[in-house]
Amino acid sequence: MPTQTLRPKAPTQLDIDCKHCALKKICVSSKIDRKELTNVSLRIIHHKPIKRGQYWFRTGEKFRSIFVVRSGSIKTFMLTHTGNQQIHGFHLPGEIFGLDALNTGCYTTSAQVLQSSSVCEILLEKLDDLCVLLPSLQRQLLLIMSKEIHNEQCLIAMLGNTTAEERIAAFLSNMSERFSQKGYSATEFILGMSRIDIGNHLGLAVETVSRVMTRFRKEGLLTAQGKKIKILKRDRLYKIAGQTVDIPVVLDI
Amino acid sequence: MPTQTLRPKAPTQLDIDCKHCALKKICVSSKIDRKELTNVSLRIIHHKPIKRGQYWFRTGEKFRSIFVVRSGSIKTFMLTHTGNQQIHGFHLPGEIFGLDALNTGCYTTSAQVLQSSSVCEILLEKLDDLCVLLPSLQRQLLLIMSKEIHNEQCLIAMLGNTTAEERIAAFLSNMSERFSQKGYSATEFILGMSRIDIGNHLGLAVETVSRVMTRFRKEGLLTAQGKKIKILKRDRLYKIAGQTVDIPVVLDI
DNA sequence: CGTTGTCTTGACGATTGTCAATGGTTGTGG
DNA sequence: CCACAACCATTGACAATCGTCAAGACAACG
Repeated sequence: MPTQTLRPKAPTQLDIDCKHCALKKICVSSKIDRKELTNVSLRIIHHKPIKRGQYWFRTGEKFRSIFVVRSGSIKTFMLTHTGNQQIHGFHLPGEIFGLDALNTGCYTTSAQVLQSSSVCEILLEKLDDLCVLLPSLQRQLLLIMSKEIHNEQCLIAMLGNTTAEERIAAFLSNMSERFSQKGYSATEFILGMSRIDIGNHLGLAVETVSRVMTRFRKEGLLTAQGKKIKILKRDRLYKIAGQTVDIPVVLDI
Repeated sequence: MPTQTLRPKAPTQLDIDCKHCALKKICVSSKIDRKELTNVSLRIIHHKPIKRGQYWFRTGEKFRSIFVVRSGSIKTFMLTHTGNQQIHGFHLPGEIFGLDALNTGCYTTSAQVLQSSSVCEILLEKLDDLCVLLPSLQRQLLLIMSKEIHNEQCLIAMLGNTTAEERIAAFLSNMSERFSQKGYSATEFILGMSRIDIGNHLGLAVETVSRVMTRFRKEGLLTAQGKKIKILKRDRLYKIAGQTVDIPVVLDI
């Protein structure tokens, strides 16, 4: 059901999958790539959907690929020394995950499915090949990672200096922006993650998330029935968020 | 005075500057590079020291270069919408800063000198040239940025889930590790930044930093006279930090 | 239709921030 | 070289946000 909400009306198969894909410029399944990459054999696996709770990779596994969400949503997290999750981000269709492993050779995070998701996998060996043949590809990856660094720096700024209200307002504003960028409604959407995950990601207790959401509801900023969110006063929400609106954006180019 | 503390005994000029440099593999002033890059004209400017408080770049300036600290220390920060600084990191000799601008074309942070510092500047145009001639260079940059992403993810994990004591213990343990990696004492060092900056970076009020430092002192974990730190019980400090010791490492390869 | 996990709400306590005051340190200019 | 100013560090008292504990309602899933 939630997955369906994320899916646009009924264009071609290509449009559905690659229109807002972060890798559309380098992906063999995208028009642009096909003409550029006619002589390159790039191994990209288009996986079938897997269900909620399953993993694409876990912390410590050997790095083999980077991934792009095709549908559904993914969360990436590390485990703290106490065994708890620390969620780094939520990944919507078209967004990349798995880049953190380029450095160590092992995934430093785990990637778990929130809503039944399908994913493109780009095998590392082939990525290396491609980078030799297409120098612009590495530059592309540099840009992506640079943006990721920037986003995370913004998130750090937020976690250090903001109240619970500001964080949640910023989070919702950000989700709104991202849905909007991908062609979905900016004011009505279904959050793929639980309140628990939201709290975890923002460094807040579940109860605090719940209370703030209730406050927002009572103030007429939004309606919220479980994961279904409808933003009524976008301006005021943005104002509460400060100028931190574009903060936890995960990835999209 | 503090700068002097960071400087090793008396090896060759080359050793002093490049031994622990993050870019030693690509830097023209390093042995490795010289043999690899004989045919490449790489424009690296070795700047003379500039004083505390001055800027290497400011938020919004057009991206022209990435930088490597040669001596002293640098802080990078963003300004919040309320006009306050949010410090992203402290950069010690051999560590890179300025990478955040690769994405937007403008620096998203400002870089300010903490202690009188000298810096290497690598001009972007030349970097592009070099990347074409040396594909391995871009891969190198990818690794550096991947590590930076990992470090920041760890910092995010820390900011969301830890007490003031844990943060400061993690911060001190981290500084200890980094000094150690660069060949300085792991137990005695001089912090280049003020308590205010530490608090800012860790999302704590100055007073909290001060109180925790006092508590650590009373418990015999360390001595601290202003910026001069002497760690007495490294194990207990690490234990308090949890396994978050390697967390806010900024950069070094 | 029961079991399990999630969401909400309340009461309470504690860590941490704010305000305020004092003493120390650094740096600059006479 | 000293004196002054500016900044920084420390400590205390107090308030407030937020986390913890607890309980109940709701929703999801087999």
